[in-house]
Amino acid sequence: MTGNKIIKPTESELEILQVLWERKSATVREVHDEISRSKDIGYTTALKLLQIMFEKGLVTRDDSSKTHIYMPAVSREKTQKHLLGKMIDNVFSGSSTELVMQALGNHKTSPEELDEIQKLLNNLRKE
Amino acid sequence: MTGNKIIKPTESELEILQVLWERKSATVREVHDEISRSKDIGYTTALKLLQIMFEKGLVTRDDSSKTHIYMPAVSREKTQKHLLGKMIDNVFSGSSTELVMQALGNHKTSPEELDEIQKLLNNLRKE
DNA sequence: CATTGTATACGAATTTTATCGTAACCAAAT
DNA sequence: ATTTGGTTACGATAAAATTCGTATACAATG
Repeated sequence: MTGNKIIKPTESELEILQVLWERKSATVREVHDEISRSKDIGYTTALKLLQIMFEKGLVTRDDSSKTHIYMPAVSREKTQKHLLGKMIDNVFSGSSTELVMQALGNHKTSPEELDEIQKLLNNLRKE
Repeated sequence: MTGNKIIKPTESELEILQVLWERKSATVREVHDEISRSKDIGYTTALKLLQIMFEKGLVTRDDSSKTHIYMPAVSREKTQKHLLGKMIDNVFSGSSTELVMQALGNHKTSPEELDEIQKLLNNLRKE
């Protein structure tokens, strides 16, 4: 295990990670532009967040040229898994099924998606 | 709509809400005892949290006798729904299906639970 | 070479969470 | 009546998260 402590990103950090996961890598400006579309935020705020995330080990960066390029240091799946686990504990008293039921019950899910879930369900049954 | 703004409880507040949802109502001492079983926390900390939650409107209380009795002011389901929605947005880029797949994929789910989900799935299909 | 535009670094202020100590209160037991 | 135990109120502190202003560096343009 090499420095494998799991860090829980804050909400702002997640916004940024979303952008980085999507684009694989991005400059501060790109991150800022993207986030600005849905939220009022200063450029230096985005910069500072990225810097803090770098210190925390949430992102890496290539600073060989003047304009730094940031990349996610944590995988989307691992992070999702981790946060999901926390939510199941905190909000669904440990029952992942309850969470699934809620998620399926609320949102309208397309037939295609239902099929996909069905397929997964079938696979799980085979064990 | 009468003061219907939705508040996002913090993690500590959720711990407390879990207790209140479970017991319907509880004193500070009861909440504290319950939470103490899994976490080191001072009595006045629990008290203060409950007081803040009261100000925020997350709980109500009966203070007619010396020992106050606290009750949840937000429903478990509404809160779950709300937090789930936020997580889907923040972490699963809006795809509830992705969340469901992750949740099912990770944890081992018992055959009974799978059946339950299957039933729900069938119902959703009928629409 | 001076100006302008875009970068990063860094410090500071603010807000939110979390935690606890101390005071004050009151009822019950000594 | 005094002590003891359990209670709320309240203020203070600390840590984390968020935000931004200002300084500084540097490259490209004029």
